[in-house]
Amino acid sequence: MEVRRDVFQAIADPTRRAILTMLTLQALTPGAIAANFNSSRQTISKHIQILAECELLRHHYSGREIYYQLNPVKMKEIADFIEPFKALWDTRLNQLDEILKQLKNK
Amino acid sequence: MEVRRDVFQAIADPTRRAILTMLTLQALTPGAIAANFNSSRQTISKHIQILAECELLRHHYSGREIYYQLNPVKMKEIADFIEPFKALWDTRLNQLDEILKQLKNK
DNA sequence: TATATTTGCAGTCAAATAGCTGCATATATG
DNA sequence: CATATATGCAGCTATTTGACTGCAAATATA
Repeated sequence: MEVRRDVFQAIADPTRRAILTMLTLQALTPGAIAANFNSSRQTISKHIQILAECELLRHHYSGREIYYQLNPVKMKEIADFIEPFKALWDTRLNQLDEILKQLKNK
Repeated sequence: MEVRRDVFQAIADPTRRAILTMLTLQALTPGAIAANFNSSRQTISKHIQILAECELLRHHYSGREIYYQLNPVKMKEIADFIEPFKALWDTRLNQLDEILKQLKNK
């Protein structure tokens, strides 16, 4: 479980996507995050580690607690990959708009 | 290799991302796609199947050749996931802008 | 100080992944 | 019709994944 570790691999897992979404609202401790899942605390902790390793999460200590928070900028790597495709589907939608307009004019 | 099969899992593999990018320009046959990689034709073909299964690719026949083309709209699922995070990193960038403006004014 | 809580790390295991080869099928081409 | 080309499918294998449990360390709390 030690080789590929990038943003794309990180968001491939639905549990990890849920964790990311959960952290859009506020920073949380591993315990608090794990409380929302059926999996064991250690399993969730491992997911958190993976997210942290590829810098999707940052953390800061507060006594024995560790608060994990989003690093949303890192998500930009995914947005950058999507961007060129976005242009393509926009084009298709625009073409559809054109067709609809022409139909209306008839 | 038969269970999870969604867009996020599909783009987790770098080879599959390369295939998708390759197909932004034009529809291609499996043979033509495979020619761009070091992996075997069958291996690339399997990646194509995976992309097709989750509807990221469509295909049409031309004699014995099969042309695969992008279905960019399907990529929107990823964009939709990214969207809320985009707001967050935009906020941070905007805040940075504010700070820079204030520094300039001093 | 003794005990409880929060967390990370190491180890195990079944299932999934991604690569390979071999073979069958369908369509061009000579 | 015989051969070459394009493709998909089945089966094998090493590696990776994601789940689990157990344990150690650090910090609160009684």
